[in-house]
Amino acid sequence: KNFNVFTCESCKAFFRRNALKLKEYKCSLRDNCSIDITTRKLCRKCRLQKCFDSGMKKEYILSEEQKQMRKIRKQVNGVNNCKPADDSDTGDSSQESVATTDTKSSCDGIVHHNHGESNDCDQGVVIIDKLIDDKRPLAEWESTRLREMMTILNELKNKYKSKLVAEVTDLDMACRAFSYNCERDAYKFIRLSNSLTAFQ
Amino acid sequence: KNFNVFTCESCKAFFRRNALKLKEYKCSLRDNCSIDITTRKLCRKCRLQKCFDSGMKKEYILSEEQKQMRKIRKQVNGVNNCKPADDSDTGDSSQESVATTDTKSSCDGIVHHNHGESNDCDQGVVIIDKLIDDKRPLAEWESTRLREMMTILNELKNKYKSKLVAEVTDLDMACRAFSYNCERDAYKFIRLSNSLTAFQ
DNA sequence: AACAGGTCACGAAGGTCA
DNA sequence: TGACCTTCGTGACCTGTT
Repeated sequence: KNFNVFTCESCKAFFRRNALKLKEYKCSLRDNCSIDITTRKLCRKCRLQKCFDSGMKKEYILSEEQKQMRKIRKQVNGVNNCKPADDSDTGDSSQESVATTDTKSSCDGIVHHNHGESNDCDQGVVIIDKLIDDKRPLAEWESTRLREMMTILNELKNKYKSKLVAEVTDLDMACRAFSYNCERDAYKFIRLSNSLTAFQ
Repeated sequence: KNFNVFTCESCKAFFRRNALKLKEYKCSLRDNCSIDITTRKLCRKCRLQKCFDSGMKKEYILSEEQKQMRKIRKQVNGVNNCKPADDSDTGDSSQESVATTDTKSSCDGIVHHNHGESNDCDQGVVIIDKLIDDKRPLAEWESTRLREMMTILNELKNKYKSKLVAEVTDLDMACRAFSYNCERDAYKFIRLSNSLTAFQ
């Protein structure tokens, strides 16, 4: 049973990927395409509709938040395995690029479009990695703060996600703006972090 | 398989380009030209007819809308991969300079601050205010900083809202790019936070 | 064992340019 | 026009959680 119905793997994957975007699709015919193993790929709208009609439930799909938690947990585990925590625990700040390397590998699971090259945001991460290497602990409220910021970011994200209405002409410009802003936000977060008492 | 039939590249391309214009072509003979690798170019009408007869389906050709979508996506990706031209920002020792609000408007060629009108993004500000009220800690300049971010994002949103017109049907694409960036940053921050000693 | 999500090679669209 | 390239959705297979 996948999402409440016995399905093949492909339909499972299809549903997982598309169930939340029904509105985005349009049938080029009459919304009643017959869907079978050979015609399945022809009309996403109708295929998805059939999924729903057969009882598949989008509620069974994990929320972004839940998926995030999974991912994080996984990453944390990965880090723990890589770094023997108990092991003498000397730490100090050997400028070894451990943190950097680690960042790269664990991010690969998340970022597929950046084939190896560093981008704007990575620079930010480097800075933070540096701070971590210094091993200064964050006070509890400080780490709380960081989490809060994440929450805010998420809020924002959802906000934008649900706002797809209008139409845009100058996409290029807009995208560039987006890009710049993300970069800028990243730096702001970093600066904010730097200002926390633990780092002073 | 191309358009439902095993074909060579040339027929694939030919069909893609012409399948939707069958009516526009006329055979100068009797609509029964023989079509082979050497005569193919002589009569488009008959070549195309042969394509259809052999089972090629024009339904497999992406609609204009879909093609437009692709194009947009491509553009968005291109922008995302752009590196910041300026700002070598070493990060170095960082620290207190943070306090100065000169986060700088290096990007402000694109986005200007705009206090005043209220809209959805203000909710973001509200959230922050709440966080501030709650647990105490944000210094004034810190909340200022956060407000700043909200404002900037507001600007962006307005940019989109005010532009309507066609050509580009899909703001969603752009939004997705934005989300993507935020999401990625969020993950990084969270992961890094988790690796701080305070969390262990 | 069940059932979520993640991964990644691959097929088949469109795009490019000599 | 067509050989060659890029892109993205698909689905078989894997991982992780309950």
